[in-house]
Amino acid sequence: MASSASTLPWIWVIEALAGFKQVDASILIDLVKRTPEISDDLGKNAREKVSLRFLESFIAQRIGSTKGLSPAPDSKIEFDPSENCEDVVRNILHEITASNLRMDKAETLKWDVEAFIMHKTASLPQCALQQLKDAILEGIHPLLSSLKERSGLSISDQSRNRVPADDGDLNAVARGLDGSCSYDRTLATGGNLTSSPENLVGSLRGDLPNRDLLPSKRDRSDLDTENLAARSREDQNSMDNGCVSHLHNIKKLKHEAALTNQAVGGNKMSEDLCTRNGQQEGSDLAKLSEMGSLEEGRSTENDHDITSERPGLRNDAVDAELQNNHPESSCNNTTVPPDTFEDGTQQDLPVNEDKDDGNNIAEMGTSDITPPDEANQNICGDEARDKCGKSKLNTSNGALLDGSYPNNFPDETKDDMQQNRGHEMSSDSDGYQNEKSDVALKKRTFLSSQCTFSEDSLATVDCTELNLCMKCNKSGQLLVCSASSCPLVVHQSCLGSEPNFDDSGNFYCPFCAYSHAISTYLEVKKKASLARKDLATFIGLENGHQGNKFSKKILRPEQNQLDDNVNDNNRTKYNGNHVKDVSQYRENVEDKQQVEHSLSCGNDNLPCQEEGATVNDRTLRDLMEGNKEGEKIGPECLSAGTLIGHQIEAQAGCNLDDDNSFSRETESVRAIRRHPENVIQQEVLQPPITDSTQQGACPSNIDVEESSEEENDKRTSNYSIRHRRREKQYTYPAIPQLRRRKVPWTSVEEEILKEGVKRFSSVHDRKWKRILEFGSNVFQKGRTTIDLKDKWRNICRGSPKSK
DNA sequence: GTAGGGTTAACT
DNA sequence: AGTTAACCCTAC
Repeated sequence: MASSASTLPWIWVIEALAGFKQVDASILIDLVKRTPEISDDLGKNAREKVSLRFLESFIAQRIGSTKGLSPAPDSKIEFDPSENCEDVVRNILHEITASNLRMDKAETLKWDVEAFIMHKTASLPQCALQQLKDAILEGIHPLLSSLKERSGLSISDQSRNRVPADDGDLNAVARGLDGSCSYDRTLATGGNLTSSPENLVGSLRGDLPNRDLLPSKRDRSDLDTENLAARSREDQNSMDNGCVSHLHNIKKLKHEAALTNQAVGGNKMSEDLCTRNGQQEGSDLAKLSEMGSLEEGRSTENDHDITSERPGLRNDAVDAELQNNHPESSCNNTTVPPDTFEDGTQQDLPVNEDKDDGNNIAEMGTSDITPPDEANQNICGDEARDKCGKSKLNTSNGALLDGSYPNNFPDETKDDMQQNRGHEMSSDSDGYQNEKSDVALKKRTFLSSQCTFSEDSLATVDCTELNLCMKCNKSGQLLVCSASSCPLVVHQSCLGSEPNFDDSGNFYCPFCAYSHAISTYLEVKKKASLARKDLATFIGLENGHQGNKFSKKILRPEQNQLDDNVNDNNRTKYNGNHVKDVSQYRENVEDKQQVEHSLSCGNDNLPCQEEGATVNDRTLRDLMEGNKEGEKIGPECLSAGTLIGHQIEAQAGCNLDDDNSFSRETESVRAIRRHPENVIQQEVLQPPITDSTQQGACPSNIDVEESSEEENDKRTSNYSIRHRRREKQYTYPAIPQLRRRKVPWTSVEEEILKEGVKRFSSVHDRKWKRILEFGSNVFQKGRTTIDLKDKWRNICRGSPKSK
């Protein structure tokens, strides 16, 4: 249903557009090709209409090119009126291609296509949009009443015949065109249907009611769609359609531009322009039309048309470009109509001027069933390829297609893919989110370009059915994509890489393989994301648990220390108020930290403070000890990122057991000690002490560290806040350490210590330092002179005699 | 750099 | 809860 819903509008539009002769058959075919879903029953009517248009083009072309020729009346081949237009088209193409494009146009006269067209024109059901519109206008269905007003159809009666000239009313344009370049008129004159820039633009410029057609503004009420509908009812083949008219507005602009171009630089200029712009003039349909003289003159619809309709554009260079152009471009169907007017005036037919085959426009017009090689060149567009695909199917030599279109779109697709590849490399994986749809699109484009018969539904011959490689269009041993609904078949050699087989040995085409890979990738990515989340949750819980534990310990000693300090001698320096202030400060800090901890340590996984208690303690101590500055809590906050970054660095140093990192850490902390302001700033950023150690305050920042370097040099003491070696090696995130990990003294260390003490007993200056150096190869990393001293003290306590 | 008191975590 | 080794802090 969803698919139908999305496809239906396209079908409707195509169906409706098919009713208007301004819309070139090639455009319709393009549209059909771009709406692969149209191939189901829903799009049957649309396909029929497009096919009918195609037949009309074919007839028109034939009339133009076979003037004067008359087949034997009794040799006329009639088509079964009950046959689908689609099938007729297929048959015709089959015949043409089976004859290897050598079929003379006169031969085509044997087909009584006109009768068939007439029959079909009369019998084909009204397009869905028209039916809808009629239903709205009739107002029978209550549900449609609301649409009546919204669609502007309520005023249809008054404006049915109105031709607003003020705002580029679409119908006005259509009406203007109606009388100037209609299919019927072309038929009547016996000319072909190709709308040359001249005649079309002439129509647009001169014959059209006004120049106000250019939509300077657009009044919805003037859409006048009812007018279109009315006309549409009157003549399904007339050109009254808002959409078409609108298209013609565009056409007009472009044609004028083209004309201007032409006037200034002539064909040559156009050609140059075309070549320069890499325009894929003479696109697929154009080539198709040349193949069978089927191309109804088509109004330019796009930029490509402007150049495509220039004579002399068809040359090898352009063709070469054509080969490499983007499918989208090619699909624009820059019609390269084998235009000849009845007077033989060369109009738009892009002919390879360089060719010496003598094919002039007239020849193209009359017998433009071109020689195989030329046809090969020319039939390179989408439709052409489609036809070629079919023709190839029917022609054993395959000369028609080989070397031309098979490489056309694949290259483009390939280029596209390469571009995307680059894009993917430069973008992060999220780029894959849209990649799948891109792949699907590319695949569609590829299939469309390679096996367009099945896509455009003009013929349902499928490469799969034909056992032709979709890459090279040749038969042979083919790999068939195992993905459901993937019709891709290809030679292994055409893959350009190793084929993708799944575990079961099923082959998957590059599109499906890539698509699947993306799916897998995204799936795994999602899993990883979830796992990471779980880990974060787990760690958060763990840290939270420990944090509580830590927090008690952090707070208690601090309080103790604070009390101690309050009871300290220094206290005499300060009055009670001061002490009280400090207490308040601590509370304030804690409160503030409660609020700000998330700010300061946004990443809960990162230890923001090791030594949190110490730092706090020191901070408080600094405060108590008279650092009045400390009372001024600086508003500036250290960058959390900096702090965290430093913390990581410190942690890394710890893991590496790097003394340098220890000392750096030491320096930092020391610096904080010596710079109360910084400490305060730090404090502000510190997470609440009572919260969790995982949110411990970051002990340092780079600035502080740098500013204290000199001082650190002086203070060589290694009393330091080092990272303890842990029994367990925690990985990320690290659990903040408040103290060094205890490093038990080994007996060897003790021995070397004793030895050192003995040896340097007489030395008073730097004794412990010398001992440390003496036993440096034995003492564990991280041992400091203080440690040695303490240890010796312990030894002495334990066994005073040994001292 | 050292001394010495204090603190802490592990252990009993 | 007590003990203890290691660590911390401060004064000098």
